[in-house]
Amino acid sequence: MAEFENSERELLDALLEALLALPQAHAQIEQSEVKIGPRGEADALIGAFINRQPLLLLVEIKAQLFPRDVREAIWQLRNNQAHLSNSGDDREIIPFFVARAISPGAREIFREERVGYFDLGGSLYIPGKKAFIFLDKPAPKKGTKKFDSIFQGQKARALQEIYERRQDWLGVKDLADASGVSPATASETLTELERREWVDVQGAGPSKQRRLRAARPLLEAWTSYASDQKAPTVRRYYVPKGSDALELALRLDQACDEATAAYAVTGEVAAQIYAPYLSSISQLRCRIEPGQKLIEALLNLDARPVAEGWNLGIIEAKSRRDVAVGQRIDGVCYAPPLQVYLDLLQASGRSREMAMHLRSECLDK
DNA sequence: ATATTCCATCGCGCAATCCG
DNA sequence: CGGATTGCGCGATGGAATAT
Repeated sequence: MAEFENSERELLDALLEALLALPQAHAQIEQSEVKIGPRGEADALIGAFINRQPLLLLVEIKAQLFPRDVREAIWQLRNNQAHLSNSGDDREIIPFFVARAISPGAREIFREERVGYFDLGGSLYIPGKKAFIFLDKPAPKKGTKKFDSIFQGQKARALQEIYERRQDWLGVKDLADASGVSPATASETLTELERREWVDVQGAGPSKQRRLRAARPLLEAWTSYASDQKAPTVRRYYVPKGSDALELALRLDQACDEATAAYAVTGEVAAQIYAPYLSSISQLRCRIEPGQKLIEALLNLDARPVAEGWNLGIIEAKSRRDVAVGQRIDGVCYAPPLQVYLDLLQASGRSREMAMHLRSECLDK
């Protein structure tokens, strides 16, 4: 608890500092831990002058804010606002949220609702009638890291499964079993989606189920995340007599089969299978489960590492779990469409076009 | 029973440091 | 002075406890 008090102080101090940094502005904390009306309370009241306009900020402090939290908290704060405006103070009262980090979706809601906000990244929004302030700073590093974490590691795996089965209602256990992540991780992934209001919820307790509602926003967010990430390491090889990528894929299948190595073809070749676009492709991209099996498979193919003129690219996989197989078509294992899409985004050149094509054919519905 | 939260452990990314 | 290397701290992870 003491720790929470500390961070509350820290956030308030940061807010005051930001307010005072505005030209012609003044601000001070008038009260903290305020009781308002029958059962309302606010974390602080801040009196401020901005553009010579007297304002009263009704402040609520949170650690982080997602759309879900925002909707829950706004009506409460509105209530308090109503009580305060009956108290004879003629300053304009602005409901206001302060948090360590505020998700992009939450910011949007604040602006729609004309509720003020401030986060540690320095973003400041004060929707006063005569004193309007809007400073949009990129979210702080720690913050973005937190919001992006759903696209990383095991959660990304779970998320892929959720996307694949976006028509279905999923329980935590279903998801855990189907995607190979622990129930804890499955639960947290779904909870995070809930906070972003990207899933519908049905039932509660052990019979709780969720279904992806906002497939498109999810895809948007994932796209911009993937575009910002640096591409994973790709090892390039030349396989003799492998000029045709499809034919090479068949030999890859055989080589991996002999080495009992899991693999999944991705990139242009996979995109071509899901949503035909280009006619000739000469480079095959895939993931192969790492370790001895990978070495064996490469040996079976007689693949040689090269810098130029490669026809086989192996995307670095940290474990067997990174090698997600979507389906097997004509004797070749392909990564699921979403994975292919993400891989295309990370690659360069023409592949971005293919990514967009694949998305419109397979993913946007 | 399953879902959620908590906590100890693990792994990764970052930064200060050392070496060429 | 630039680049690799090791040490450190934070966050992800999944098992265990707890809630529903």
